[in-house]
Amino acid sequence: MPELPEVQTLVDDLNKAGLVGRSVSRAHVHWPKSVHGMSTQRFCRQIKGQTILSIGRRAKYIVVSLQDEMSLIVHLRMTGRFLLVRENDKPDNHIHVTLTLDDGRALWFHDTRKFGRFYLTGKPETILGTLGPEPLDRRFKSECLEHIISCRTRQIKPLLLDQRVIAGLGNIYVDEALWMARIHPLQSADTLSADQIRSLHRAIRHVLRQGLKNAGTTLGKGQGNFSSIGERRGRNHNQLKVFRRTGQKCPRCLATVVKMNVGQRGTHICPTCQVVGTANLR
DNA sequence: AAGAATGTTACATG
DNA sequence: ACATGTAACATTCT
Repeated sequence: MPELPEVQTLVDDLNKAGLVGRSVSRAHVHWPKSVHGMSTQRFCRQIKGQTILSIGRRAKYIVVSLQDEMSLIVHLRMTGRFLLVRENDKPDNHIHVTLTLDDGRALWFHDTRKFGRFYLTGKPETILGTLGPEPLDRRFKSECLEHIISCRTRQIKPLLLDQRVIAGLGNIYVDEALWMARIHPLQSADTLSADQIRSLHRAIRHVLRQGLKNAGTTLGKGQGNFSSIGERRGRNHNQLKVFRRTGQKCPRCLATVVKMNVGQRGTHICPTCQVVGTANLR
């Protein structure tokens, strides 16, 4: 569920909440699979007493650096979220990890679908090492995107969703960026013109920045929808031009938005604005 | 009530 | 090696 803007919003909120400098006085794991690659006992023992040195983001991962060269890396996958509560509050049945802090608060990991993962490791590069460039990094120029894209024959949408190629994009922002750049999701990457690549580069950065500015995208009201700590909801929903707008009008040309399937993912396009380039026609 | 859901990965097949 | 498709993970929402 959360993509780059949502994860960054959460990381910013965790920092604002004053977690840096706090230490973990105890940990509980209620769903062992939420912790990757180690027993719950080992996880709790290793994290206990550790002070939080910083909280950052890489791709869709939250990276918490701890003492002793250790990092806690969290991926929220589809429905993971954090709640900051008083240490004696009673967790409901979707709380899978609780970290009690030394100041009377506790951080709860809430994850209805249980796909989210905690990694406690001294070697963060084993998890983060294969990720592509950060699209909002100022070094990420149009030429970088061209490098990534022009030698691949994959369909552009699944390529952009591949975190080894470019980091942080998910289904919402890819659909939005492709709409903005007027590129069809099935167009094979190596057939994009230089203009299209420049346009796509601008569109990716625009939709991500806009998502960030609006504190993320929250769809609907269910508990599977994004919210930052304190149940804070994003406001980016009304900025979406095509995503989950099947049957509504394209705000640019007034044609009807249609939904299709691309690489197993629901995909929304304007069939008038987004057409496969002639280079790819048989 | 079947199908889809904002994510990733392992495996199979071409 | 690369592209693509399927299933799996587990639960809720439509």
